[in-house]
Amino acid sequence: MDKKTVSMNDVAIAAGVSLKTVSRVINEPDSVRESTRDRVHAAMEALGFRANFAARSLKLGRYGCIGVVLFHLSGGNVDMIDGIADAAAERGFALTMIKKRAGEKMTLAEAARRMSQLPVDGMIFNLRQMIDDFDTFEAPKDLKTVIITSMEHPTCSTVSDDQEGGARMACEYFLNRGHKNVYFVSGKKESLSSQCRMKGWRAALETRGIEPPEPLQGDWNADSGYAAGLVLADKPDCTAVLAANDCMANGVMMALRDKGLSVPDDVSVIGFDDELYKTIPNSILTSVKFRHRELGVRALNEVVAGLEAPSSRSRTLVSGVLVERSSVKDLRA
Amino acid sequence: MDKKTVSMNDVAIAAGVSLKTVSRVINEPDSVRESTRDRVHAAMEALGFRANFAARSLKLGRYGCIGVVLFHLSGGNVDMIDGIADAAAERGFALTMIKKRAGEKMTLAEAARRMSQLPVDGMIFNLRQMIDDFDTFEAPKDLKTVIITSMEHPTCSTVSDDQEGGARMACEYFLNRGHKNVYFVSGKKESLSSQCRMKGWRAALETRGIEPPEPLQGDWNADSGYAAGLVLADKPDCTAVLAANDCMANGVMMALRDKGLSVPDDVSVIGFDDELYKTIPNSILTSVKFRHRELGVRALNEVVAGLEAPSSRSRTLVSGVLVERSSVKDLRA
DNA sequence: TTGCGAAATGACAACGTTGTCATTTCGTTA
DNA sequence: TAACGAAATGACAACGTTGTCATTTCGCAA
Repeated sequence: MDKKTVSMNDVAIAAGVSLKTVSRVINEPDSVRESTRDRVHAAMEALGFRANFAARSLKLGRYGCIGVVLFHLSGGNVDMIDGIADAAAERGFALTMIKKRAGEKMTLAEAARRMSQLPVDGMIFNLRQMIDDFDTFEAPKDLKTVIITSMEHPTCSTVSDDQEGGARMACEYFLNRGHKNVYFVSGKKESLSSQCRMKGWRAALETRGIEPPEPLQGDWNADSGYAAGLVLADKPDCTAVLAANDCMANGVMMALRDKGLSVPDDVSVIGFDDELYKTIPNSILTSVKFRHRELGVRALNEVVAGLEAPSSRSRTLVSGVLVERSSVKDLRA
Repeated sequence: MDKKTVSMNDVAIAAGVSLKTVSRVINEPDSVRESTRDRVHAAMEALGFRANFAARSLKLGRYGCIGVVLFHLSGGNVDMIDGIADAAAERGFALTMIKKRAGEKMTLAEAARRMSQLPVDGMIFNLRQMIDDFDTFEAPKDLKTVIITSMEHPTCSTVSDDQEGGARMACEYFLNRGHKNVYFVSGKKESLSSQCRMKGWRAALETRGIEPPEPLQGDWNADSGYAAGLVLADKPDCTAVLAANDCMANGVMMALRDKGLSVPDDVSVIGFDDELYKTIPNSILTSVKFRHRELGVRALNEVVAGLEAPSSRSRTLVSGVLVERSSVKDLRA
């Protein structure tokens, strides 16, 4: 004949104290005499008391949860979520998550509306592709909102890895070693990452007065890199290739080899994401790696910092790192 | 001079109706006359009303959230979370997440304690390694708990992919094609997946009266597979190798080739997880693939199904799939 | 013992919503 | 027009906590 749940009142009665004393045992134990505290703890134990989250947050006016909206869940996102989750744990926050379903059309406004019905004090949007209402979106005024994306937003705080800078860094690495030009193999057209990486590549070349060659269109997978590699192998002026990710870079390298060319002696290659070593023993591929975890950490910290001032706005860029291996030849040597 | 939040009462006053009518507009719109409804909607719009989650759940006695505890976040887990998230969305649930931090020691009991302070109607534990209190753990009686793990649990529902069956399937695939024995390269020792895969491999051989050779210890990465491959290349009776994941399988294959052996002509190889094709163009590796997404979906459905009867218990096994490519030679041919 | 300030505890309201039940309004028929 | 049943609306309590403020108990000095 159990009541459904055990309340603080039940505990209070069992321990022979007042409701408020039970509350104090939980929230400010030092203000309760030890003997009383023990009695209350015993009663809680005996009855299997668990504090009611809803009542507590109703009274406190906050939840201790940060909302995370995933528009896309994969690859680097994992490390990012890992960063968010760890930073949240460290600061005593839990995460509330919703995800766009495959095929579903979800705008920022729609996501914000759903999220704001849930127990959250602030929210993080993880956006990897362009979305219709990006520029027009306005976050709820009382809910701090941070967007992880490559684009700048007019009203919300954003956190992004510096993809453009990473691509520029890779190009300069080539150019500083005597290469006269750099070819580019892109990822899927609609991907923001791919677009930014391409933009950085273009900018780096143009800064040096070099006319960027036509980029080769890939789709992130090794096969598309292989196809691009076959094309590049026939270009006599191609000494340096920047591929928008490691898988495609690997495809490029294998095609070059199949065409009798050596990496790095004939052609140098740089990839992105530094993940080839996980799959290929003794991988030689130099790669630009982004610190996705750091991205998540920064986003969470930004939300928490802004809880009291939801309308504040900031833009954070997290720089990439060039992981050097031996796939780039120094032509000056 | 704004009040912090807008309540239903504020809306009611603005619309010139009672509190309860506003509530009805939200929960049972058909029971409110259209003209009234419009007035209320207008007031909500004007004031920027958002329903208070805490008050609502306090009254309703449920949250509409399922808790997810991640002891480890990586690789296949992503697809699993994806499955959980999609299934949750479909059934109108949000997810509340907490994650074990790197280095932190978290028991099941501890995780359950933390989770049960959060807004959740039930919870899913994602456990990939053995944990101290696994056998002694008892879930809160009023909170449906499902554990995703390879082991059977005395009181909680579990969902698992059939790793043992997958390994058995791969071995039988070899044996049915005339191979007389199968060598095994394991993953990290403490990994449950690795242990189960090894168990299935052993069982399959023993069923056929074959003495399993000493397994080779790996660590999931390609380099350890390569090392194992070098050893195996010197064993004349080695015609078939089962590696506990694709990365190590790739390492094995590269070592065999470096030793002048051909795959599959001299040695056949099968891996696990079917992910090599993402990195290697024209990959030939046959691999056992688990449907991680399905795992997540099943876990969530199990929780939701058990919300009313938290102490019910079930065990779900999700079978793997053998993705055939050309890394296995049919010796009977 | 008495008195006193500090420490410990308690009574009660309030957070914003929904359920119960009473009341008002509406449309219809006699 | 009156009377009626159904539809629409409202008043009030309740969910389980925490904050405010009042009351009781304690330890110690006189």
